[in-house]
Amino acid sequence: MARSMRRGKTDTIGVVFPDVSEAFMNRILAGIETVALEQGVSLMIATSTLDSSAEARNLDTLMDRSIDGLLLVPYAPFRGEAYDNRAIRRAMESGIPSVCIDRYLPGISTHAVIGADRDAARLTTEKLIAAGCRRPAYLGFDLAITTLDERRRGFNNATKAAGLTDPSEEKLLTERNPDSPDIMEWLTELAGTGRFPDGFLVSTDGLALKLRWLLEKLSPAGRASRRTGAGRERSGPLIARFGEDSPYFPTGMISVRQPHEELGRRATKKLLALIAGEVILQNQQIEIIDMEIIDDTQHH
Amino acid sequence: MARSMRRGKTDTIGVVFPDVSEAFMNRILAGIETVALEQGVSLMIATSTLDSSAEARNLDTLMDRSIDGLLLVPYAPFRGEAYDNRAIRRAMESGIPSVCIDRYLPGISTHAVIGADRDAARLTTEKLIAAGCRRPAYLGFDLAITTLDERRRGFNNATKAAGLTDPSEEKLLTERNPDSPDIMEWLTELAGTGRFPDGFLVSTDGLALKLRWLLEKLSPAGRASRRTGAGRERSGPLIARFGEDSPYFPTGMISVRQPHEELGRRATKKLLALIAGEVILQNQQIEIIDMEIIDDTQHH
DNA sequence: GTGAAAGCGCTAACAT
DNA sequence: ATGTTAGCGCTTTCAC
Repeated sequence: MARSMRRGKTDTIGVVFPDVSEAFMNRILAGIETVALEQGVSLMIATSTLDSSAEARNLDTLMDRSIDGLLLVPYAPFRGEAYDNRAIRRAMESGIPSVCIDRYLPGISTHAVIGADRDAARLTTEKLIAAGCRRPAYLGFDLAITTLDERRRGFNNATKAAGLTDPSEEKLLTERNPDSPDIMEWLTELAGTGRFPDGFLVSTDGLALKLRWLLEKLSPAGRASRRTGAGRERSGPLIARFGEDSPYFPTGMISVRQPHEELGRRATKKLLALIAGEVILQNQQIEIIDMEIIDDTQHH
Repeated sequence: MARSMRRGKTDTIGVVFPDVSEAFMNRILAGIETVALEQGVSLMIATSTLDSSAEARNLDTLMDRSIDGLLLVPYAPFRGEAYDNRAIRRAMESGIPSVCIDRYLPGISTHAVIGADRDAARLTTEKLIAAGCRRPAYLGFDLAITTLDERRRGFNNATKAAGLTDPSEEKLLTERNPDSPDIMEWLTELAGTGRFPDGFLVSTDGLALKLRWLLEKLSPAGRASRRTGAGRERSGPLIARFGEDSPYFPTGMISVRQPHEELGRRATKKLLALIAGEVILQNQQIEIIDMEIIDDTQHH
């Protein structure tokens, strides 16, 4: 401790998360932990529990506690939600080495390690199309983060490239409440048009499970049918989604395995390199990690 | 920082978890965070990623970094697994205020905040029995932690009190691998006896989902039938389990909502009180928090 | 090669 | 009230 004071180094890095209770945060944290333990640095963790003012407060406290560097998963505000990123600006401009994880802030220059969301969304949508979908729809939260923007972009690129319905159906949810009837309302509205989607790309794993449940409820036998490559009829729309959850049973979906643990590992390594001064990079440098696509549609 | 040195206080508490990737750990962490943010103390977090030697190393590092107090969720070794708890002993005996969460170490005197596992297991088992189960079985991991011991005890108390099969069927899994065929082997073995359970108490949420899936696979129509209070036939064994997961759809089970967030909050408050010297307690003091039982069997 | 001294930045105690 | 000083414990430097 006195050691830290004298040497001007604390061997501690700060970690700021919007919310630990999201499952994927833990995997990022696990990755960070691995490298941190290996390199003998400690972690000072603060989460913002879905409140952007807590993020600001946490950032300021951490800077006070003199950390050597900062890992940040920025808060995800709903589009239109007031969000004050001055604390982040302050932190970034204080000159402390920092790396963003999973998403970055377009206006603020930082290093970042993120997933290949656009590519994965495009490839996954192409898989839906290859499986016979002609009216794929996009479902996700309406959050202002780069990650989700990229996924929508990838989805749109794929549907356009395939010459499908333009604009494709899309639903951007404006609240986080899992009990909200918003998805059901959308589905019944779609059902009314007679142009019900035959495939869905869902931005988040939990939403996909809810969607699957609602679809079953709506029509146990399977609403739209889709001609598979082999010519046989399959029942119900296909679901593809970002994320995987319980490894305990098959989901019947196409899932994008997000490399969260690797994001955490890489970001920490990059941060430690920045701290050690091994890498001197003035400019924002964004590292993009590929994602794996798991097709589980045969097992349901 | 110099402030900390001079005042002999760091306003930082150490938190040691066996594994952040378990979903319930985040809820404990969220509770800790809430109180910590409120009281202006920072968290130094270390996880052991399911490796008991990492736990030891983390504990030693944390003690070095001079934290004001320690929150610990002890590592959960399989019964029979070599587990060296000397680092914990060292930490506890160093005199630093510390509080265990969710489980405690019988041999080592510490304060702890835990759930009412035995009561919840008993009440839940009584619910199974009240719903018509005559041959309930227990399924869980064979871990040497107080939490799981209590659950088994509660289960056994309830079955004995009701005068049911003695000893009740029970399966204690000896590995964590979700793909392991162990549960399926147990089920087919049970099916062979002709005395298939008509209800299950499962110690962990993920296991319950796997069990439900295996039961459906084994017999889509429902294997054992059970007479409900109302006299109508229900298909398939009932499942009760500790934990709840996705709020996105009904599970059809009886779930025990574990008050993890509250455990975190209470433990942190207790720790801060100990640090402030408001409470001087030489002896181990264990605080037990009640759990809520959610019956979702009507919705599947 | 070994030992002594200055100082990291702040705060509590003391002196003015 | 306001200002000054000693010292938290370690490390680096400088002197021997």
